[in-house]
Amino acid sequence: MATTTAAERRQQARVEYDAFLKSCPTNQLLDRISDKWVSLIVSALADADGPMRYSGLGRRIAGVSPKMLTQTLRSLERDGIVSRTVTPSVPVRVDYELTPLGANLSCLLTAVKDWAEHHIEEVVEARERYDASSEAS
Amino acid sequence: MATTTAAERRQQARVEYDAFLKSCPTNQLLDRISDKWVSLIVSALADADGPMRYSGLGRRIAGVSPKMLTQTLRSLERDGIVSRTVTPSVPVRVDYELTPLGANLSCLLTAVKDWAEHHIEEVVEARERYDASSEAS
DNA sequence: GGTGCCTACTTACCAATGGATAGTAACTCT
DNA sequence: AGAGTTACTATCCATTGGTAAGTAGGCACC
Repeated sequence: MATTTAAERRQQARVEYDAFLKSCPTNQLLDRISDKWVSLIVSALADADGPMRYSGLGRRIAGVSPKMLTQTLRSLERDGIVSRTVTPSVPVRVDYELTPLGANLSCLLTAVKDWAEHHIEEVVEARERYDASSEAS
Repeated sequence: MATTTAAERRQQARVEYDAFLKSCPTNQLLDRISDKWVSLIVSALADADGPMRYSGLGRRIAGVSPKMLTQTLRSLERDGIVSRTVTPSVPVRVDYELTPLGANLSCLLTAVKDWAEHHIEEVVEARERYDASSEAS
């Protein structure tokens, strides 16, 4: 025994942390928000004032597959960030809209987008510098 | 001919959009920021004042695998968000620290984290409501 | 003096995630 | 009657990310 090596300690830390993570909903929420499609969908819905339809979102975001679009919308609906209203007209019509909570969130995402737009040049420069110096090796 | 169906139009939209996306660095940057590990690493570095070591970050974030930790740190370094300093002491020592740009970004991520902490209850309630109503079906 | 540990990774493999494409239901239009 | 509409599922496959083990190079312990 006494095989309490670094590997074991790491293992144990992981198990403890897992329990912590699973029980900490803030982390879950952070995960949800830190999703590519979530930010794109929320900002699309924020830009358009008024509801958007499934196909409209698909066209707006375009890079998204129907699968991911549905999946992400469902999870956002579950979290109370978007609302989904089905109008059983001739071909069904489904409208998605930000809830007040979602509108609140969209402010943050807009801030992130603005940051990205403001600082993109610095990042691009940093990348060029980095690439140049590693090529030179 | 004249097979210009919905599928074709969608295809074309996708191609156009792809070109747009590839050429739009803001979107790339948004992608980078919208990453689980990025937000965790940046906020870990922001919390600790002063540099953190590789193993320290690994312990702090714990759920991260060494692979992802290295990968994410490299990309953040490339983007000029963290700085990496190697001290060739007895066992090598590597320190990571936020650059000014990174510190700037961390404000945003802190805001997101705060939002998550403030609104988690609403989200949990929304989830319960959603799950209850779909179970009832 | 050799076994083992330290740090900071890299590598190989494998499961899960996400994307492309096609299909479905219910109905209308031609 | 066949094609088109909307809002999705379903299937398959590529890519991503996780797990675990290995690597380098030096020191400490036995």
